[in-house]
Amino acid sequence: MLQLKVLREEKQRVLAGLRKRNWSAAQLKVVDTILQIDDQRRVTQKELDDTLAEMNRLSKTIGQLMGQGKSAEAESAKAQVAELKEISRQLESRQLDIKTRLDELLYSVPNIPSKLVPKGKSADDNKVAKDWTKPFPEFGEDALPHWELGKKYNLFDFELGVKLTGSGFPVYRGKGARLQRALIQFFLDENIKAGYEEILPPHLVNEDTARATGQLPDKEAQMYKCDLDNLYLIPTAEVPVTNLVRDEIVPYKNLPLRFTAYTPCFRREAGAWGAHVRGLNRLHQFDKVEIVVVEHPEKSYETLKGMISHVSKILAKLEIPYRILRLCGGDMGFTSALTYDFEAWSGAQKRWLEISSVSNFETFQSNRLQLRYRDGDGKIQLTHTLNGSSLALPRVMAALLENNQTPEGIKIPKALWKYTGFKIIEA
RNA sequence: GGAGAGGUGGCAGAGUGGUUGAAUGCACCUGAUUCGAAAUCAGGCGUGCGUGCAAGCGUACCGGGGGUUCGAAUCCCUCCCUCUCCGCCA
Repeated sequence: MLQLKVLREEKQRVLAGLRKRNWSAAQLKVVDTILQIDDQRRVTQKELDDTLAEMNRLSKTIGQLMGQGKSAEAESAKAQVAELKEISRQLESRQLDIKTRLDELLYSVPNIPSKLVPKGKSADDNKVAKDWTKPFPEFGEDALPHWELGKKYNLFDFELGVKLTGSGFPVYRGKGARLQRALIQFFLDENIKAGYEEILPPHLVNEDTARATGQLPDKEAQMYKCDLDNLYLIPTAEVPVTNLVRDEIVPYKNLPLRFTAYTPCFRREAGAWGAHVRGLNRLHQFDKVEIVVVEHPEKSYETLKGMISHVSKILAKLEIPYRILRLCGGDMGFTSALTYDFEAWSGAQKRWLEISSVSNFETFQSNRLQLRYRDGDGKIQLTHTLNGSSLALPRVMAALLENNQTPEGIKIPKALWKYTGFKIIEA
């Protein structure tokens, strides 16, 4: 959620940012509407505060008058308070109305893209920030996509998943399960080495938590819900982990806060099925290791770079060909100010698969979270937040299997040996 | 799940209808003292919103929501949570 202060004081920058997100002139009018409603809000707030102040003053007087036995005067003051109370009730309900409308509109405004975000309408306009310059793995005609490899080597089973749950819930087994666990362990260890604190959060969250990171109200349809208990299955570790610091005021010297967490992620993906979602490419439940950073505003872009090079190093160790995209205004997520996507080369599908998305949210998340820091001279300011996947498992698995297939079996990259306990997956 | 107790500022802990945004202690910050430190003394020390150049002022907040009252941390209702005992259980 953008700060009202920013809309008020930097309206031109906000408008320019929304244009970069391809907002039409008609859509841009919402900014003026918000500012108008905010004016109303402030006027009403003043009236309400003044009314309450008068009531408080009179109430104190009544106490004194009663003490002095001046009951007639006390009674007349009571009558006055009763009138004021009626007025204050009206003002309160008007104010509630105004705030509700204001929040609704404010929630509909996405983050302002940073200067580095390229213009563009769709994924085709993303800029390649770092391309893969080395050769790609080459295969003959008989190269198998990962879903075939999964069957051939008995690594995961979609039919069994359907039997137990439904489509999009694969069962990993044997070396497939072991490889999955190895990857999780490897990613976590790399992150811990890089200074991230490991978190193992709950996989279900309450409404407040889902609201604070923006899953509610906008993305309710994306989450699985346990109606009986009013809890949501997390769509990403970002939700519980970022909420660790909800309503916190962090001392300046404690920044940055760096967390990493492995969790399964649950996504309904309603209406998202279509082409290109075979096998592990898109699932309702998948594993992901996430990194989350809370940072000083002046350092957040430097930190973003650090996160990108960190993820790059992990991919290099896995020996997976990858490229990095800087997302354009049309393709970037609602809450992000700048996003880099990592894509892994999938040798048999012969396409790039998104395996990580690393973003700086600036104050967009911390505003709703009320996540602040106290700087050197005691002033309280919103922090910047950043997060990224390091990494999303299924597509990494897909790329690994496809790229490393040989007539002898699937070769496991060296970095994983100590986690898998095997170097090759054979028939 | 049942019975009981309880949720107050960073922590501990007073406060059962008015002058309490909240005693006191600890922690923390500033100053005095000191060669420096400890100890001691003096002062300061919550957050949101509104207003103001600012100092400040107004307002709201004592687990969440609602109610009674001229007035609520204090009384009532409801929900949530914690602790103790019992039951169940990985």
